[in-house]
Amino acid sequence: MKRKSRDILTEHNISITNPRILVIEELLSHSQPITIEVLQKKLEGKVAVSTLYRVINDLKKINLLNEFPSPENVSVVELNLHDDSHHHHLFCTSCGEIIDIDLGKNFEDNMSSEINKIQKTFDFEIHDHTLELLGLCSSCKKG
Amino acid sequence: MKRKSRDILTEHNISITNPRILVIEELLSHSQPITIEVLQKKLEGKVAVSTLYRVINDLKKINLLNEFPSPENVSVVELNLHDDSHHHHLFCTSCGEIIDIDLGKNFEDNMSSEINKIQKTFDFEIHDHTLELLGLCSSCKKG
DNA sequence: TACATAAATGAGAATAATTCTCATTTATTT
DNA sequence: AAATAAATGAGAATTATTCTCATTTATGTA
Repeated sequence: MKRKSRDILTEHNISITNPRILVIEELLSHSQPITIEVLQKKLEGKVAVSTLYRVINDLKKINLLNEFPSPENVSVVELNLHDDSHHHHLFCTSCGEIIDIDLGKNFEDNMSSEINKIQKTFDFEIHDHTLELLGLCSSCKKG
Repeated sequence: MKRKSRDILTEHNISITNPRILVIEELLSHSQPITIEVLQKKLEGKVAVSTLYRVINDLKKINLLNEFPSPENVSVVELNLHDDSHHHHLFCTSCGEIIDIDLGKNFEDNMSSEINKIQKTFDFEIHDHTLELLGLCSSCKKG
């Protein structure tokens, strides 16, 4: 594992340091996005808070990490290991769980043409889109 | 105009105060969502900052106002005058302009069925979704 | 219309999230 | 292994937001 995170840093041409390795490993060990708050707790005593934020920004710069706001305006991060990582998010509004989802190709195509229309209507040049779904996860909808 | 904002408050059964009127009027005068920072500047000297935040929360509680994060994690607010106000947002990543958009009915239907699939796949109960488009507005894409 | 009560406000203190500073430590290059 | 450049840790600074509390304003009632 440590090997893998070193390799990732090397591939991206930034220096290999302990805090960076620890952050990447922590994110690798979660398969889903997590809030900065949670990440901070996991690394408590191992990485200084200021360093954590710096590392997050470093990894963002090389496009190895995505940061996005949750619907309640909390910062969430996730690794971006493959460059083709377009996807969307599913949020549980009760427990805060976040899940990466992919939408069917048909639907994404459909969305592209809808976006094209909007580009024209508003004379915008659209580069990206986000789609987030909010609801209750399987445990919360029972509880 | 002042009349209208008073009526809005009355309809929603909350007391009519100057700060609330001023906030509503400011938002009415913009037809588009604005950041809290901008709203604050507009009301500088007229409404205390603490009151502004309180009013925002009051108006959210009665569902007269929506607050949502911009892609850069900045709070944006807009009035929600009609209860049927499902819509999406178009952000200019250069100047920060935000535009409300509606998507075609066909597309929204399509999205609903896609969302249904996801509900089943992940055993979630999905209550809402947001779709935001990012790009350059007509002036920024030239400049 | 005036009074009593309840609610809202303003000012600034408190808190939380994030960035910045700078002396020290750690990587990288040679 | 030494010299240089980059990154770190600790805490100060900054920003956004909430909270506190004394004062003001709105509302319901006589």
